[in-house]
Amino acid sequence: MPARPAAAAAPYSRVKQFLKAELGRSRWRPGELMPSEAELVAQFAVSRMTVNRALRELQAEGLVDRVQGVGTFAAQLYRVSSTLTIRDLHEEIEARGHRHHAEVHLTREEKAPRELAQQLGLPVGAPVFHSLIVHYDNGVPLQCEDRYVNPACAPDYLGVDFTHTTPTHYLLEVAPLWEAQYTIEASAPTEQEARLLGVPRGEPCLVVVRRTSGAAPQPSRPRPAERESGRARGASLGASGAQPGRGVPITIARLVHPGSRYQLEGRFSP
Amino acid sequence: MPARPAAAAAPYSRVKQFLKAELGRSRWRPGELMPSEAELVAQFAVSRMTVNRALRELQAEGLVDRVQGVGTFAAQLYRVSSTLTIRDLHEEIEARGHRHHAEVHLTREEKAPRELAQQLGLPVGAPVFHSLIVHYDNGVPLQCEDRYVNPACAPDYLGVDFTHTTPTHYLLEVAPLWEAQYTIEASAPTEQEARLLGVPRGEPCLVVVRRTSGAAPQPSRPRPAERESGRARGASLGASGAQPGRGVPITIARLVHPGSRYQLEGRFSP
DNA sequence: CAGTGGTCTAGACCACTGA
DNA sequence: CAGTGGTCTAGACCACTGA
Repeated sequence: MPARPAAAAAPYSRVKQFLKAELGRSRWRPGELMPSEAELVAQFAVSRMTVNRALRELQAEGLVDRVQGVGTFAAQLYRVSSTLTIRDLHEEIEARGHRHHAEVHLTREEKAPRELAQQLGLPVGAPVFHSLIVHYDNGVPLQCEDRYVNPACAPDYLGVDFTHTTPTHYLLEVAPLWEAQYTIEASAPTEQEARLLGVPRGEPCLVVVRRTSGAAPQPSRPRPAERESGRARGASLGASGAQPGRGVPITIARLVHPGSRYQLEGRFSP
Repeated sequence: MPARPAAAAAPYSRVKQFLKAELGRSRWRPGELMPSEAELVAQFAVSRMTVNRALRELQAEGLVDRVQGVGTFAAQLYRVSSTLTIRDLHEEIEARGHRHHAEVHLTREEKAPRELAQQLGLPVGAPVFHSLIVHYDNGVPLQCEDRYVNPACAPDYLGVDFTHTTPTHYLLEVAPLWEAQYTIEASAPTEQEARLLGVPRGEPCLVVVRRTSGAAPQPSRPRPAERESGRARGASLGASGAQPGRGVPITIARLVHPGSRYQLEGRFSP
């Protein structure tokens, strides 16, 4: 095979970009049959695995629908799902070139009332960690973070200095995240939240409630070295009985933002 | 090769699920080196392309980081990006088993003021279509939809009966979507919105502003038949001069929801 | 230099669809 | 039955990394 010029795109990528561009130009209307793998093989003079990869990736991106025995169709895109990135607030503020600081109003152990215990998968009355922190952007209150933490996942949580590390950052470090759910709604702040954020009681706020769960608390393991030699072979295969996606609840956070100061942004583009 | 039993998972899928399960059990901490392709080839007795596919897909899902010449690492997951699905409101309400209806308060042509013209990529004063519709869930006002449409993308927009079709649905049909951007914020409704939604002026509302753009208006083309024979070959290859992602603005919508009645949900799980 | 991932090929067998 | 996509293989060449 002739080696391709240094910076040239890989063949699978050329096929993919070509189809993407043609889809963008509406060469095929939604639902319309697109060229088969065999046709693309002929057109681009590449192997079938190569066009297959291009088409498979377009399918993963939701741009085409493929049906075995039938063909490849331009996707309908009736359901637009877009990506909403949830970043650590500290990073987000610094990325904007602003200054971030936090005031810690409370960190303590409490006994979990019924609903909270259920959500964290703990017995009623079990100890939970509770923190209440206000985050500032250039000195202006931007977020009131009211958080409960499963002590099993982060036993040292109460000892952390949250004026230097955000709970989000700390928890991602000690308790690798596996699943997150959130709801976003508009509502009025509680009296306490209004006071902490310095806004009137009636100020509409954007409230994000986020629950995360993850792997079981880390057992005592050799060393979390950053790139240790991968001596991980010989594992018994199908041994994992863990249902994928069902992790241990780590934390529940209620994040309240003054509507006039905070906005979520997202985009969708294939 | 021995054929695999009927319903057995494909080998690449077995490798992938195995690694996913082990990652879920924190077998490798974030940043830690995982087995190489060669090791997995030996462990699973499959070809390298097969484990390569498994690893490539895990990388696409953000579960591992791969570095050429170095290895594969468990991902940090510091940035959690989750999927927020934007559905047609009609579908969404029906999916909940509720009844949807819409009241059309306005559909007309207007001259675009400066800011709107810019956003739709039109000259100032150019005609635009404007609709104002309230959507009800079981008879309760759920969304006030204030929308401007680029006439070039949907010339028949004003003739559509929006008590039977939602603008979202109609537009997705006539103007295939290519890109969408949105912002989500909490704010108070305007006086008109409060009246239409039947809520007090001070009610916090969830406001989604969505801009979509897409392919150029469809030229006169044969027939949009649902699965026409794909006689689409012989296209001049790299001919597409269109910058991918930059489409023609189709529509801008301001969607206002009473905070007490509407909530966005999302989840992230690898 | 050995080890890693990035990618491609030419062929194969299969399940599925629709005529 | 021909055509389609789903998947696998055994080998290959390459660029890159770090010792």
